[in-house]
Amino acid sequence: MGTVKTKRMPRAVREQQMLDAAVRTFGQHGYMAASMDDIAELAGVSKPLVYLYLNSKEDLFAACIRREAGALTEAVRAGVDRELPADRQLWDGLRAFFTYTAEHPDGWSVLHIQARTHGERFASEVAAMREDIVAFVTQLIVAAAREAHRDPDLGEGEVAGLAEALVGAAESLAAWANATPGVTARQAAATLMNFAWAGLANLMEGRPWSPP
Amino acid sequence: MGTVKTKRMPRAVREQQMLDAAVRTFGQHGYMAASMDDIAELAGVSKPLVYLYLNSKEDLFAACIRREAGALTEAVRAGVDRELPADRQLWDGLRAFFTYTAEHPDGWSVLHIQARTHGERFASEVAAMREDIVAFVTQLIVAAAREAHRDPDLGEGEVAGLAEALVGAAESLAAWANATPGVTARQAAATLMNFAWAGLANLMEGRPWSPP
Amino acid sequence: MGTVKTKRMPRAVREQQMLDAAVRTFGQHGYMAASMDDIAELAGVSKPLVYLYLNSKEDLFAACIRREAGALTEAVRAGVDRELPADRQLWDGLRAFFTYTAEHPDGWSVLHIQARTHGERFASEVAAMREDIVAFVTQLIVAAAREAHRDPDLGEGEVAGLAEALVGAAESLAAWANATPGVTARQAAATLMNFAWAGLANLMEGRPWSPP
Amino acid sequence: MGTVKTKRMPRAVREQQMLDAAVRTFGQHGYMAASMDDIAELAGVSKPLVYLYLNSKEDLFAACIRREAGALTEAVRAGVDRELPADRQLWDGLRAFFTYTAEHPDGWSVLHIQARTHGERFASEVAAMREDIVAFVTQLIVAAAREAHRDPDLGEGEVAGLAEALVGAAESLAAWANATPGVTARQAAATLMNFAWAGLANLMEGRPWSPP
DNA sequence: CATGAATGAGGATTCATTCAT
DNA sequence: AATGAATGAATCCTCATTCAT
Repeated sequence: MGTVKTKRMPRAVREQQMLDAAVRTFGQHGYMAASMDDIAELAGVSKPLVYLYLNSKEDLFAACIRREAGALTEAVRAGVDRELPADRQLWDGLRAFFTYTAEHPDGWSVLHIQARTHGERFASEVAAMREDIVAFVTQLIVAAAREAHRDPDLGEGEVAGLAEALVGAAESLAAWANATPGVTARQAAATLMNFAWAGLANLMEGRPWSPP
Repeated sequence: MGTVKTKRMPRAVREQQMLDAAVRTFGQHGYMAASMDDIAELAGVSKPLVYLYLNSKEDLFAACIRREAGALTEAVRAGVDRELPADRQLWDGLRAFFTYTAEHPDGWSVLHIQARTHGERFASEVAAMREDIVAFVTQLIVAAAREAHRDPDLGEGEVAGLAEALVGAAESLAAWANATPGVTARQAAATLMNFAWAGLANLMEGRPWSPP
Repeated sequence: MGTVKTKRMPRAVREQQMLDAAVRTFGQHGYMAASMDDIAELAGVSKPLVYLYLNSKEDLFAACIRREAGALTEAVRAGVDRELPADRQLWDGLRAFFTYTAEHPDGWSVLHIQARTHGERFASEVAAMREDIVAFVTQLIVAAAREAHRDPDLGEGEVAGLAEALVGAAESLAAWANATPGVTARQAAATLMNFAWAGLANLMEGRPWSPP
Repeated sequence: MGTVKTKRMPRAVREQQMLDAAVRTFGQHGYMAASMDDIAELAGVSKPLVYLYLNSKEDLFAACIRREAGALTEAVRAGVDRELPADRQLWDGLRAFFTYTAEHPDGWSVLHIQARTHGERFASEVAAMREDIVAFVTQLIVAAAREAHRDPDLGEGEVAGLAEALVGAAESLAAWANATPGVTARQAAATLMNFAWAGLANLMEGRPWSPP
């Protein structure tokens, strides 16, 4: 069952309990199917209190997204040492990412699925986070080129597409790893590095695949 | 709005109109937020007729999924010539895929997002289609290795992970291409081929990226 | 399944098929829960035909009541020889009644339960039949008194009450006999004769039970 | 109309108001024809409150049955002194029964007609009550035989049939008394005692009516 | 004689949200 | 700081009934 029902907690604590309950409910049942009743009950408070603190279902959902996006970003940031070489940074970041999504499937579902399918307001909040990550990956690609003393001769759009593909592949692998028993975060990260980094290396060495 | 209201059509025609309206509504608002009223109105018929022909919201949604999955599969199949070399097949398949998803964004949303988030019944129907595609890509990877007279020395699980990553990257790129003005299906396909095929080539030549 | 679907029947036959289906459906599901769809399907015809012949659900129900009331009345009448002594007439009538209700449970349900609970129009149609029967029983009670050369010294109201009680007991026993395996029409009739006729005899012999 | 609309009542009170309204509506229009809208309006509350407290139409109906069955049973029990002779007990019980059914026609309709025609769940709940009553009457018949120092020489099945007939007659008379102006509970009880008890006496004295 | 196509009206149920305490 | 009591507005779904052929 949900949080133990304790009376008279400070507002900040109660709010976190509510967000916990909301993330879990939104993640498991989806935004529309999640009812404020369910969330209040799981949080161990009455519905009016939820409204008093979080205002509305929309605001509550937005607060969930903000909290979860922050936590995921922070987890990845904490896993990466910006002094190390680019490939090491990517490897560390991916492991942190897969570890976090495996440990917080509801939060990940809220960010990856729910937030993107219920209106611009939410989608754009996640898009901002995603753009941060894509920008980080883009930096890494450029840095890798520099480290290799190569001019990748890639346009901005092309690099953006590659970063996008890499991030998209990571997101898909996260769902796959969560759904496939026995696949660890480390294995998912290794698969993606093999798939992606080697391909990038080829590109930078001037051996792109060219359409027929 | 929607289909022009014409009276007394044969059942088969009306059913297609209803599915058109349903795919559009489900794709744009999501399964839960789509109301049968909206769908009936968009189809230009009364609600009872929708129920008479399609039984229930669930059945209607399932019918949408089946129709869209069939159409997407067929589009990809029609774009590929199984006699050509593996890389050419992948290239053609990807172009067909990106073209189709660009032209049918609502259908793609139904398959990619909605169907996966509203119950096993729907998820499994899409999963079957996806497995077909992953299997096709897996074949191509193996075929590519054979064509290159290389033993890629990859376990089954590794190939599956790679195929999964490739398909996942394609799915993400489809969303990105749809959302980014000026990105064509051809460009999306080229980006992914560059990203993926070159990486696969490295792998087959025994130069995998290895974790530190 | 319902009546075998044969095309192009004369109107009278089709009407009987519809009434058969309607009695069965009304008897088993009740007036409100029975749908015109069900009835039409069971009758093997299209709904518009039902409306063409029987006009409306109300009219159809009324037609059922009329037919079933006539059949029940006729069955009882055919079982009784008005020349015989009163107790013999009652005995024969009861056997005919219990036999008929056992063989036509749906028709009996329509008359006994459905007709009485869905508006004056139907209730009064059954009430007329019932009054016929109560009048018949009243006659028998009076005749029995005359046969016994007794003046029962019973007011009209009292005789009416007794007849009502007898008919009511018969109706209840019909339901009980239908629901209790192993109870035949003959046994039900015997139980009621024992219960009722002997009591009536006492009354006529001037030995009523008197309240304390 | 209905209960006076007063705001903010404790739950227990509101529930009783809802049950009052529901019994009246179910009794007068039948289970199927009664709409939750009607009931809520008659109770002076909004529909969601009815659902909040009573869950569903089925549960509401079941709650009505339970309440009414309990009240009727209690009324009869309170009217009977188990220390008195059997005939006196039956007389008192019948008067209590006819009085109660006359004063609560809707409740009686719910128990006698509605509950028996809308599914096992409800039927069995009334059947239990009825079996209690039939058992009580059966006891009285046996006790009467013992008081008369007679061996009625009746099998179990025959006694059961007699009790059933008596209870059935009482049920029918209740409907008749309610529908016939000027018939009091006392008169209905007297009619039935005359009809039934004298007949039972004959049986016990070894003078049954025998089929020809 | 017979039906495929179609709908207006309503019924059960749920939900986000507020008020009075 | 917290809640029991209450509702307006949808939503899914069904049904009796009709029209055009």
